[in-house]
Amino acid sequence: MKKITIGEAARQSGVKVPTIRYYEGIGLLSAPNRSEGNQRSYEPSDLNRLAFIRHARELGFEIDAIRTLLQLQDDPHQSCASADAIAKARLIEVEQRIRSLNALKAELEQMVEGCGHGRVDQCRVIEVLADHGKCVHPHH
Amino acid sequence: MKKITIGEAARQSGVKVPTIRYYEGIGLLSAPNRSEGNQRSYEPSDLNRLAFIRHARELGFEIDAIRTLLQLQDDPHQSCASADAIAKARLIEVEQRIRSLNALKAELEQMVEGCGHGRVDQCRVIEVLADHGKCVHPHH
DNA sequence: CTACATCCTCTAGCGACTAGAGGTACAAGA
DNA sequence: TCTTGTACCTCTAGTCGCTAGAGGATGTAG
Repeated sequence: MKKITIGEAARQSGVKVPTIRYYEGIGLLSAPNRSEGNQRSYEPSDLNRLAFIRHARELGFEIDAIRTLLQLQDDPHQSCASADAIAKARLIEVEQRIRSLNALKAELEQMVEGCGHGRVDQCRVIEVLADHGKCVHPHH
Repeated sequence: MKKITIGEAARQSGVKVPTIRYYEGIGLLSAPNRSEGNQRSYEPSDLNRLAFIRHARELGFEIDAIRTLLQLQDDPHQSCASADAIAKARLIEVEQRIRSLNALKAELEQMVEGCGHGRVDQCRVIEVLADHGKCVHPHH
């Protein structure tokens, strides 16, 4: 039963020290035991939880969604319908975001290509920004 | 020379009233003349500026980048190299974001497909979140 | 003249952290 | 044992780009 300091937990989980404290503050992570000198001392299970959180954050889940997912994980007999719904909602978000970013990409490419690298009054970048009508797809 | 109220400006530009005031506060938009009763009164040129800002925001440019782009627009004899650089940087950001979101999409699809819609202990969503190693592309 | 929409300023809040001040604890070396 | 240096503690405030709300003044239509 070796003690895991917050720094060690940060190193192993890839979550920064202040962020771990922040997660504790908002109740995403339960408060760990403290050493005699009032320092946080984590258990291996806390590391799993942190890894879970980090992974979910990387996948773009919001803190509130992660809160729900963690509760589900804690109670394995529950139906996984909500986990499924959360993941599906996130998937739809991501798909929309990709579509929208692809439209932006097309727009930006047009701008950059059209730029004659001369003076501002011939610059397509500025021109397109000033006049939305000059966009390839005016609906972004 | 009809007076354009902030509400009218908001309607015509698609930028919300408090946001217009916010842009004035941070110096992105110059402070307009005021009516006798201290209400903002905009000129048509302000509407162009607002449209420019809105368009740039839609394309995901940061406020600071827009500040620079607006300065360039005001001085058409300048080289457009910086406008070009800003747009290129934004394009690279967007491309990276699209790549990363595509990876996330693959991950989320795997999760959602693999979910047997049963109980949490068989749920692929929770399982993958808990174990990064189960990801399709572990490098996101 | 009276509603009522719109405007004004100001402060505080959002999400998800991040930075910094000012102080305490702990591990390693002299 | 002492010292040095790192890591830890709490707390507040800042980031970005707005958004919400309080509390009051102004403008317009009937």
